[in-house]
Amino acid sequence: MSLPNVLRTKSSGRDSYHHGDLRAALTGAATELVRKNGPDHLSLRAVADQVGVSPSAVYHYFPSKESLINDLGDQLFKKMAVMQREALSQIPGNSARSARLRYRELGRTYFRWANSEANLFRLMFGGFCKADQRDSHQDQEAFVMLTECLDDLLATGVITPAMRRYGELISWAAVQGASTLIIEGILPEAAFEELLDGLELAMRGGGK
Amino acid sequence: MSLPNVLRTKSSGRDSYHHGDLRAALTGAATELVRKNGPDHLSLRAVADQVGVSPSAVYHYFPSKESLINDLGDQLFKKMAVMQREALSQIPGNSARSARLRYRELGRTYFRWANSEANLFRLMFGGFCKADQRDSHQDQEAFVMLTECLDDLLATGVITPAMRRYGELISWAAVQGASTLIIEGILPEAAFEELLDGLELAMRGGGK
DNA sequence: CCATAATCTGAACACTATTCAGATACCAAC
DNA sequence: GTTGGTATCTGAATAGTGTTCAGATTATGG
Repeated sequence: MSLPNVLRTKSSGRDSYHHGDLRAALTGAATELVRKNGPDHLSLRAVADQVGVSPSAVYHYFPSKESLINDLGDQLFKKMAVMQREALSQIPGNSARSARLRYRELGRTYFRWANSEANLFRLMFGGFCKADQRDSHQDQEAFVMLTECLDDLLATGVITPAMRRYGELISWAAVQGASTLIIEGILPEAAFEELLDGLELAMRGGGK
Repeated sequence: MSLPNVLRTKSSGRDSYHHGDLRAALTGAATELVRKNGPDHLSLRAVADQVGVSPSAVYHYFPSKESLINDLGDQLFKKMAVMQREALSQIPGNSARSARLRYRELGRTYFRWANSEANLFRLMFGGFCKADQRDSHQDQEAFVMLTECLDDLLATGVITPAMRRYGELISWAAVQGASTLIIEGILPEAAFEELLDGLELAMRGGGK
């Protein structure tokens, strides 16, 4: 091209022929586009356009569109784990009360993410990025937070030992499923808090 | 075209220039292609090819690819309800035992469908077909079956009244979520039976 | 300062959804 | 039984897609 490419800075955009950090710019633009248009309807050319680069430049950093999407998935799982950790850090303490608040907040954070970024949530769990091609450390990190929370609930006598055994599985599955059913318009948004009530009751021993 | 189109029968394929039941043939072929290649990667042209018709013929029955996919979603929800009803019909009886078996079988049928037809499951719950554009009678039918099953569990004293209140929500959400997490490779397949154990224990009152 | 390696471009290929004017075949009326 | 009308399907065209690759451009180390 014969145009003078002296438009942007080197760190976040374009200084010259080379881009600085094209890989990060691409994933950033891709995330934004998925957010707006959904994981299907992601166009490599639109991503390249947004960044101000030719479509073929993408293939220097990702062997295919699919691998770019896989990378997005990785980042999103990481981001989700960060949000969970932040949420937990704001509810310290060893009491039964704080453990219960943490438990609910873990679920709420999960759902809030799903509900506010439905398209990103769909990217994560809609078969677009394969788990075996992902750094499974993220999944484990989220799992560990839930495990610690459940341990606290058991230690403070909130939940029964019998239910503790199924804590991670039931909690994760229920929150994941409710999130999906709500963002797809099958259940109303208010159903989530009700689910948390039910979950807590179940883990405590189910009442009479 | 100048080729002699005397190849197939009128009911299922092609008799002549006209097709007989093109709409059904299209949705059938589309379902098969989604099954194999996933809800993204569905190509209208491939669907038309499979049926032996030109791409533009599709637009006589569906205003867009999206509306075809919406129709697929409708059919799949219907099919799922049928499978649930069939599964239930094989476990009659008013005993606590039969009610418990029905409860588990409802969950298993849901998961078996998700696990054996992951791509169709993704089509249903991955944001491809909108719930408000769907005949919501299907959702309600599945919901009613679960409700009746839970009523039986309550009547036979298997579950507590307190948990009965959350029965549909927790069960549906947990089964839906576990199905997703398993078919996406995040949880192992064996986790589902464990989830059913946990769910049943939770609904019974959670043990000690 | 120059050669080499890293980076990006342009054009091409095969594919996609969608539109529309026109061809084709069925059906009903005469 | 021919004819007109109508539902149905085709062909071609448009605009957009992922992907490849030869070549242009720039940064970097000797």
